[in-house]
This record gives sequence, structure tokens and C-alpha cells, in this order.
Amino acid sequence: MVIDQYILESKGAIVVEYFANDLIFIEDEIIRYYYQIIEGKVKLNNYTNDGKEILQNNIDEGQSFGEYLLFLDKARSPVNAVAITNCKILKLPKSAFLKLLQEYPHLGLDINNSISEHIHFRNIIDKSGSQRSSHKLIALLDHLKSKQPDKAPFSFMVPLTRQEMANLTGLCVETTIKTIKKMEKDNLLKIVNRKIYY
DNA sequence: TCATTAAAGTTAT
DNA sequence: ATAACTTTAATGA
Repeated sequence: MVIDQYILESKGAIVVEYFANDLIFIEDEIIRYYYQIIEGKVKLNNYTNDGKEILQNNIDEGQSFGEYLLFLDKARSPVNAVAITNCKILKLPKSAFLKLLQEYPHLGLDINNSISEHIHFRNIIDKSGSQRSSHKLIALLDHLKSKQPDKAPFSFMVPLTRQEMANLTGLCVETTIKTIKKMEKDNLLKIVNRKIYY
């Protein structure tokens, strides 16, 4: 989801700078802004009781995050938003954001689309039961690649560490590594000096 | 099949 | 150098 910066600023958005590892908002906070990254990377995460990180999503330059919380009245954030790198982020107050949506109805559709996509992604990954680790990883890779223009096999360099892939899928790193190796043997992906191509 | 533990190798800061 | 990430292997649920 991306909204033009000038439109956002004309509605009162301000630019805020964060340093790597800064918390932008945290678990249990009530979200009062629409956030859109101008520069940098952000992650949404939370932690299990025993301290394992669950990565909900990595947000790249140009993308927004946490929008869905603005449609819920009293909901508290289930996730932390953490700057991965130094960031410049546009913040638009909730009320102005909602007004903006009335003014530009097609934005509502775009937002529905990006929110739905993410829910779909999570549902596929989280389907436990009969799921194999390879299915989760394939779901993750398909999801990432679906945002890319180039659909050719092995054309997509996966911009994630194995650690991050593990945290996104809920698998442990070792399983992730082993499964990826196996997938390479099965010609589902390629590895060129540790980078994964899908 | 996968998590966990441990130990060692590799890469990035 | 030191931390962060990757890999291999053994063990157990």
C-alpha cells in the first residue's frame, strides 16, 4: 500500500526519522497513525513466552504498515514495529487518514488488497496439521515472488536471511536450512554463494 | 518430521 | 574483534 507523499503531507503527515533498532510502536499500544516508509526497513514482530521471535512481516521502502489497526476502534497492537535500518517514515494521524479514504475511495480498495494479501499469506504459512516445512517455505517464497515482476524460475533473489525465513514461518533455523538444501536438490530453487534464487 | 542442543565455520560491522 | 548468521550432527518427542 502506497499513498503519494505530497497527498499525505497536504493532509498533515509529518516525516519522522528513526535509527536502527528504534521502536516505532510496541505491543499493546493503541495505534494513532498511518505509517508509510520513505526510506529504510521496518519489521513487525512479537515474541513467544520463551523468547523466540516471531516475525510477522518485513516492510520495505515505500510500504505502509499497521493500517488495519486504524479500522479497529479500541484494538491494541499485537506487534512491535522496529526499525531495522535508519528510517524516514511518514506519519499521518488516524482521523486524517480516514478522511483521506473518503476523499479517494480507490485507496480503500488498495488497502483491502494489501491487508487481504497478508492475511492470506499468514493463513497459508500457519496452517499446521499436515503441513510440511517445505510447504511453509514455498508459501513464503511464492508470496515474496508474487510481488516481483519477473516470473522466470530462479530469477528472484530472496532478500532474507535463513534466520528471518525461520522466524517468518515459525520453523527453527536448522530445519529451515536443511529443508532449503533439500529443495535445492529437488530443483525448486538455486543457491549461489549462500543466496537463494527462486 | 521437526525442535533442541551443542559446537564449529563463515560473514558482516 | 565481536556479533550475527550458517551449517552439521546427535538426540528425543
